[in-house]
Amino acid sequence: MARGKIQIKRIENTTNRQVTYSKRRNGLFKKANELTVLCDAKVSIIMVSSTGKVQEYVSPSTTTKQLIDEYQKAKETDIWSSHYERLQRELKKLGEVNRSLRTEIRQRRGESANDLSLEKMHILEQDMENAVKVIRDRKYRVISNQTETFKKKLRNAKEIHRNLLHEIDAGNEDPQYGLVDNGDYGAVIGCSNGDPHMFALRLRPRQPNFHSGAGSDLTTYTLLE
Amino acid sequence: MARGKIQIKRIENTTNRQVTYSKRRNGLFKKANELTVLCDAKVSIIMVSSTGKVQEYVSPSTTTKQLIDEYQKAKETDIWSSHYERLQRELKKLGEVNRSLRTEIRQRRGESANDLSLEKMHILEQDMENAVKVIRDRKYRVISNQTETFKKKLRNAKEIHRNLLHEIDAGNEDPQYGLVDNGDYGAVIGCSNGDPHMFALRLRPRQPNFHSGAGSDLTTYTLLE
DNA sequence: AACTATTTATAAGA
DNA sequence: TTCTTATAAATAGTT
Repeated sequence: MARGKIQIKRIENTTNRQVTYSKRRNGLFKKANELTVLCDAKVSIIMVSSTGKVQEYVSPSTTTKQLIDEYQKAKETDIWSSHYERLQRELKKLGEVNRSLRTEIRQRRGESANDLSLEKMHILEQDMENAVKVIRDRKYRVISNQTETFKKKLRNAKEIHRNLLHEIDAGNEDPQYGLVDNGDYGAVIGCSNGDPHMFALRLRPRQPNFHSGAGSDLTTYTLLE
Repeated sequence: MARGKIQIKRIENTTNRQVTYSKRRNGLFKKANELTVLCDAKVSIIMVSSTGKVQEYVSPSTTTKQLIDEYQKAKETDIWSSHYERLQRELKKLGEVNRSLRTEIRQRRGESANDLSLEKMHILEQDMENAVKVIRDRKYRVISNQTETFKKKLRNAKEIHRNLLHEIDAGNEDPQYGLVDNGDYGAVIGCSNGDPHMFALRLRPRQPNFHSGAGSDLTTYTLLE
């Protein structure tokens, strides 16, 4: 634009082209900034030179990302979508699976409206009756297992109790050595709160011990779990 | 820049501001295009006017999206990450919901291992028994409704049959006018495939017609749906 | 939208 | 890169 008119076509001289690029880039950014101020507008410029260098201008009042967001909103074209197509597909698929799972649960709860054919209703009914039976069986099995366990515990506790009475009878001449733990058996039998129940009994050293063969003066009875 | 210098500050007069915006926007885009051609560069400009209008320039050789990609790559700042993270959070949440739905279905199918407490098993059993009852009730209601409908159709068909016999008796002197549709009543009664069942009977013009009062010589009987 | 006086941008050279 | 400067281009104010 000065010292001679130029044609608007690619500058073949590399140096010249780079110089012109630099000058005109500054000019463009300056104009963009003037526009921003004069007209209360927001401008974002992204430039990539022929050498691959990336430079940007953005109005002081905003950010490049904000302007890109506004741009895509205005264009109603989701620029992000290509980046996230896979994620979005997964999301959609999961959503669909989710919906069908919910439908099945609703049907199994008897909450769904009359959206089932007679045949399907019939199949569902049978299926659910079988399932109820399975659950009931399992419940009874659990109950009977627990009952069995409690019985064993009770037997065990009774045995311990008998032994205790025995040992107390034998050693009651020295009351300072007594039960370390004179726990409430009833409670122990009634509640199985998961702890290993141990009964420790401190005996007089010379006392014969019919559970542990020899050596220790600490006799331990373990409740069956 | 002409007819007087201006200060680079917001133009208060709205019209003036908009005119200037338009002129300078064109100027900016023109410069951007010249830069593109002269220097073999790529330029993307996104502008938002004070009225919220979004406009863009992009070098012919490329797209806005491509330039944004190059920009973020150069800046090593992932503009998309916030979008990406949001999607991932949604995905994770949906996945969790999905898993719990599947668990519930497995439990309701009686397929789950012994991962339910006795109490929960009991509640589930009761819930399912109620649901089965609801489904069974609904099934029976549907069946009885259908039965009722079939009965009505049967009555209706019998009535039509009676009428047909009647009319044939009265008009059998001219056999060329007979039943247009001598359909299989049994099939009609047995299957309700959704079509409106019509029986058309062409009568001789002077034949008295006890369904449609007068005029038409086409008597139509509609099956109840 | 067109005009035009004037300012601004910038091509070429240093 | 930056400065200079002659000249092209842009544009503010007007019509």
